[in-house]
Order: sequence, then C-alpha cells, then structure tokens
Amino acid sequence: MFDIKSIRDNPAVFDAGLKRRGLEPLSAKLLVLDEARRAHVTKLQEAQARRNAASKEIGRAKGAKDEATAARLMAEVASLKDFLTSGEKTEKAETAKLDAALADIPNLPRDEVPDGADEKANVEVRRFGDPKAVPAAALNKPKQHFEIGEALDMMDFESAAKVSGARFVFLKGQLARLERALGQFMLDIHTEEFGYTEVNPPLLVRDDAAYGTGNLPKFEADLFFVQSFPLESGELDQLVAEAGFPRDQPLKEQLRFVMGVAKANRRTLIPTAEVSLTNLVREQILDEDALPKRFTACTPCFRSEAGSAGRDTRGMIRQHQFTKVELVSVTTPEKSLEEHERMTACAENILKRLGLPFRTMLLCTGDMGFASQKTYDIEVWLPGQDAYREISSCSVCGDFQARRMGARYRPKGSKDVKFVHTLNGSALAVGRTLVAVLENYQQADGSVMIPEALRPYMGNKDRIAKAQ
RNA sequence: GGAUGGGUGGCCGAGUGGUUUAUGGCACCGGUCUUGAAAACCGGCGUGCUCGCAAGGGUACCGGGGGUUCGAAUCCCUCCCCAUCCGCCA
Repeated sequence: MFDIKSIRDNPAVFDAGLKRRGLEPLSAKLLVLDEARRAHVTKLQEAQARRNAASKEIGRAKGAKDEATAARLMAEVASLKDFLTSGEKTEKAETAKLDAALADIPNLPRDEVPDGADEKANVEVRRFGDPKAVPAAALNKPKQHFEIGEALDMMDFESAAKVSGARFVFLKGQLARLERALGQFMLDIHTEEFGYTEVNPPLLVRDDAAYGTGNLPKFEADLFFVQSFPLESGELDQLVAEAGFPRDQPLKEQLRFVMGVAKANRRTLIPTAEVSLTNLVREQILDEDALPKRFTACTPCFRSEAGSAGRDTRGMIRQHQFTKVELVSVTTPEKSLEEHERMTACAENILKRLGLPFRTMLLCTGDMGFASQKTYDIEVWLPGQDAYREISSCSVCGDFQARRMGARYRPKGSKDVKFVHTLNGSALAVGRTLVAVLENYQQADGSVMIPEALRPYMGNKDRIAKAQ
C-alpha cells in the first residue's frame, strides 16, 4: 500500500517505478482522486467547524437562559445539516475509492533490482554444490521424483485424485516420515542456530489478515476459503425478499450473489505461513528494542493454482496443499536489507547441510511478487528434470505490508511512530525439498540414500527402500 | 447452540447528553536537584486527515456502520470482535 502523499510529492518517481514493473503510469489518475477528496474534505471541515462553534454557543446561551439566541443559533446549524450529512458520506466514498485504487498497486522495486519482463532476466548471484557430484549423477538417466516415489509405493497420486482431486498426493511410510523429518530438521536449525521463534499459527485467517500481506483483494482467485454457511432455513427466503436473490439470472450471477453473502463469514486458508506470522504485529506500535522479531513456522499451505493449468501437472512440484517452513522478520527500515541477506543465508544453509546443489537468483522486476521490493529465489538442482527449480523465495517488503496492517514502531528517543519493515522467506518448501532429496540421492536399485544430516530424524536409517 | 459481561490513547483504567480541550496511573521525553544515577519535584506526551513556507490552526476518531439531537464516548438500531459460564465436542 502506498502513501498517497509520497505519490503527490513525487509522481514521476512513482510512475517510473511502475514502468519498471511493466505497468502504465497511474499517478495522474490517483492524483485526480486525491485532489477531489482533499477539496471536499476542506469544505466539509469548515462546515463542521461552524457547527461545532455554534453548538458550543448554544450550550452557553442555554446556561444563561438566553432562549432567543439559542433558537437563532439552532436554526443556523439546522441549515448546515444537509451538507454535513451528505458531505460525510461523500468523504467516506471518496476515501474508499482512493484506498481501493491504492490497494491494487504492487510494491515498487528497489534500485538494485534488474529490469526484465520474466524469469529469463533474473540474475544469478551465487551457486553452491556440483550437480555432477550428487549420487544421481552416477546414473544413466536419473528418474523424476514421482517415478521414484511411485516405484517405492510411497507416493500415491491416484488415490489422492479420487479423494481430493488433481494436485494432491498421499505420502506413505518412509516418505511420509521424510516429510515430517524435513520440517523438524529445518525448524530445529532456525530456532536453535538462527534465533527464530517457533510459532504454531492459525491456518485460517480473516480477510483483514490476508489483506495485510497483500493476498487480498487482488489475488482472491489464488486462495481457498472455508466457512460455516451463515444462513439458516428460512433466512434464504428472507434474503430473496429483501436483497433480491437473482433467481432468474444465470447460475453464475446467482453464485456471485451467494458468494457475496458468504464472504462475510468466510476464512481464508493461508497460502503461506507468511500471512499468519506477519500479521502477528498488525495494529501494534512496538518499541524499537523489541526489533527485530523473527518467527518461523512449519505449516500446510493452500493454493488454488488458478491460472497455472497445465504447468507442473505431474508430481509434487505444484500442489493445492503443501508443507512449508516459513521465516518472517520484522525490522526497522535501517536494518531490513541486511536482514534480507541474513534470511536468505538461513534458507541456503538448509540446502548446504542436505548437500543439495543450488543457485541463488536475484529476481528481475517482472518476476517479483506483489508485495516485494526485492526478492531472492533459491533454485535447487533436480537431476530428474535436469534443471534448477525454485525451492525458496525470500523477499523484503519495506513498509508495504506494514501500512496495510498498521504495524508500527517507536524509534528510540523519538515521539513519532514509523512503519516497520517486513520480510518473509521459505526455508524451505518442504514438499519440494523432499522432491530434491529423492532425485539427488536416488540409487540405481530404486532406493534413496538419506542425507547424513537427516538421519537422526529418520530413525538413524541411511536409506529408503521398498518394503519387502 | 444458549446465557451473561465487555470493546476508551503504547499499556492499565475513569467517564450515562453540553458550558474545558476525553479523568487518573504506568511507560516514555525534557528539565530541576545530584559527582553520576535513583528517588522526589516541574513540564511535556494519542492517531489519522486537512489548511499553512513556517509557527500554528481546523477536523475526525472512544470496535465497525447507521440513527436520534442544535450538540453523542455517553441514548437507539445493527453488525463485528473478545471474555466467562452452560451444552456439545477432538
């Protein structure tokens, strides 16, 4: 969310930032809304000032038993009433209009972010490990993870399709345990070595929270929602009568109406723990001493993957439900860039310990998420795909989310309050880490070696093999 | 699901229609005192918007929205949220 004042002060800079994101200039349009609103507010406030002054005099006049003066003033205030009533409504409407326009604008890239339209313009900043040195490199044709998992009889997409539909999976036996082990392993490192506080957060959140991180209102289609439907028997008939249920309209319209009613009672299934964790500081004014705050959580994430039909349809790469260990930091503006590097290093550290080759990419302007100012993606080597694939994304959001959430802090020795900076990163996406372990550690006989660091979490076994 | 009680500034908490600008305390900031600190004392101290070069002024906000009134934290309606008890329940 942008501060309209900063756009007013520097429209050219704002539009230039949008352009780097591949968007048309918006400042002119926004400033028209802003101008109209301010002109109106000024007029309204003058009328309110007159009303308040007169009302005070009325109080004094009545106290002095001067009924004639009181009556005259009352008549004067009454004449303002129409404008005051309508004017307050207009102000609300104009503010809402401006806010709605601002809420859909993505964060602007920092200067050091490379320009570009898509992932082809991302810039590699470093690399770790050698794809030719992993166990799978010894094989003629390394298999993809779903081939390995299905052959082990521990990864079942067919049953998942029957039970839940496409883009779900059953993990069984040692692979179910491997998923659990990975989550534990990552959490232990982040809490014990990197100072993150482990959190077990709500998976269902209010719209306000999803708005705070930037998932709403623009990306509603990417989310899943749950609710207990608010209507009891008879209430629907009442709604039809009062609000005009569009019964004679196409089904789509009827559905839209019902969804509108339902929206009031819904909860969002978190698409990432970033939503729950970042909103931990919403609507607060923190002491600077309390910063940075560092949270981590291992949670299921839910994404509708609308618009990604046909992409990564096989296997576990792109699922409606997956597990992820998330890192969130809340810092001062001065420390946020440094924290971004630190966070990315925490994520990379997991891959290093698992012996998985990766490269770290600085995303270009066209590939960054909505709330981000600057993002590093970490891409892990997948021998079965013969490619690097995203396994982590670490973003610094500046005050973009903080404004949406009302998350502020009081700088030491200052009376002013400022917005905090927020950061989030995956460390790591557990499902994809499992994929990477399978593909990199696969053996010719179809079994999978367990990386050393993970063995304590796997009953000290050294490999996953098909049950006899 | 039923019943009751609540939602006031960073925190705690008073305030049932005006004649003061929302008590008071804590925390915080400045000062006096002190070698320094603490204590004590004095002063300051909510957030947003808006007008103004500035100093400063205006306005809104006491969970959200609507209403009554010349005037609402206070009265009415409605919604949301929180807490407690009962019921059900992993």
